[in-house]
Amino acid sequence: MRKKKPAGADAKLSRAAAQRLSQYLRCLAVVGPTASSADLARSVGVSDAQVRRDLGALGHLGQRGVGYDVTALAAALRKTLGIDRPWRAVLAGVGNLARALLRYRGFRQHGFEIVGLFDADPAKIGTTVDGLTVEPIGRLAARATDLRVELGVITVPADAAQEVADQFSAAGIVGILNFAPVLLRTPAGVVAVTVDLTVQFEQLAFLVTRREPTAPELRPSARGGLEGRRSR
Amino acid sequence: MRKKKPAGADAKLSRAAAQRLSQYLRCLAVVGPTASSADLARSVGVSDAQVRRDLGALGHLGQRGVGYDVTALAAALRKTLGIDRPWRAVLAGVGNLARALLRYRGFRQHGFEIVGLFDADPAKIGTTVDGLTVEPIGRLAARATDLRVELGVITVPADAAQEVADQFSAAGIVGILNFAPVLLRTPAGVVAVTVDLTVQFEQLAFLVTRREPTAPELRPSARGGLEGRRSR
DNA sequence: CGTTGTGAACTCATTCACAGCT
DNA sequence: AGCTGTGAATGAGTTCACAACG
Repeated sequence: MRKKKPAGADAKLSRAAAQRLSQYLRCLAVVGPTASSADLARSVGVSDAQVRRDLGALGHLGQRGVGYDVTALAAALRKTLGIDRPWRAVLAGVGNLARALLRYRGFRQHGFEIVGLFDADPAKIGTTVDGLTVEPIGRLAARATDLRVELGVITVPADAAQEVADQFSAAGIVGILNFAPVLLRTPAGVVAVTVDLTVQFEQLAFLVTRREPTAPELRPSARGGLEGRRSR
Repeated sequence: MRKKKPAGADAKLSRAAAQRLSQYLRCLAVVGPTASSADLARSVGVSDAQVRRDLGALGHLGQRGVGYDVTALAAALRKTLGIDRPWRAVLAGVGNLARALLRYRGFRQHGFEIVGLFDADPAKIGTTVDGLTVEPIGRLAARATDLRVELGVITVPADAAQEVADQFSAAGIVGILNFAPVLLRTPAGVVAVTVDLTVQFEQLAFLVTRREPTAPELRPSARGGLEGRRSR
């Protein structure tokens, strides 16, 4: 009743599926001129059927009997992920994490350019980090238009995150990457992705506590051997 | 055939479910002496049925007509997540991200203690960060036993990550938090959680590119109104 | 009453298995 | 011969809906 089947090039993609596409893209750099679904599966830690299902949704990119052309596939992945063009972003909260993100080589390289820094701390305003001068957060709305930014990164403490998100939204930013451990409420049309490092740490404690005594292929990130899996 | 149904206190929990438990725990700090599933649902951005299903799996913690006792629930969540005791961890790769993690107040507070730093760069060895002296990575195996660490954090470049993971595993570490954008291969009994920041950034670009023109309650992190959802 | 706990229904995602190309 | 693309089968995860209970 919703919709029957868009069936075109790109139907709809779950979030998890989109994350896998990013991973396929990352692995493509390594392999040869063509890659088979089994190759990618091994690199990313999923089944080959999963790879074919994911890539099949992007259109007919593979050649039967051969595999996927790496160049064409990379272009298709980038297009689907929306990274076939540069993205301009600002960052609020110039702490250690912000510095780490700024120096993380690969962001600009991947098409993400941080063009403005904002902070509430008067001591930080006016200082320069990585060639950018920190501005007062109140200036955000005025500057966002000039800078033509679409994305905002939040690296402020949890109790200030919602306020910054509101300011981002008001400034016309349509995507927020949030490192504060809170659920952001955003108006329709503004999407937020939250990366909660504490959750990841707790996830690790959880997995270690209840890891199977010996489970070769249970965890995708921890597969030991890839011998024949089922008996048919 | 695997197992029928442990049915006891804690059956089995998917990874996503465990992440939600972390989020419930975080939200508990804020609310009053008791919290209803609807309260938690609102704070975390999931349905109330989801909350009840998740918490029901931990045992009978709720009181009908009242809700969940915050103190008891927090204790149960911590126990299930395996953070009802401290965890000792070492960190390999003392760059900006490492510094950010070290200064991230809340790690020690949440029971994660970083007790050793390792790096391959001779210029960094011997320097002190946050009260810890950076040691050569070759010392890892020898020191890990002394330090009685169980977890390791990888913040080295991608091409060195697998090597560090191998050294971690050899040193008896059973859980790895990996910030390098690669799939780690680990022996059975060693689990790895990978946090790939580039994937998150690309995820954001993806969501922004294909966000619905106006979708009030589509994204859990972006729900606008919570009026009656279905017509019954 | 209000809220939990939980079968049953349902939706979404993954795997199987093989026809169809190259 | 090899590998993709994809219906069909299976499985996992989520929501519905309501009886049970304080």
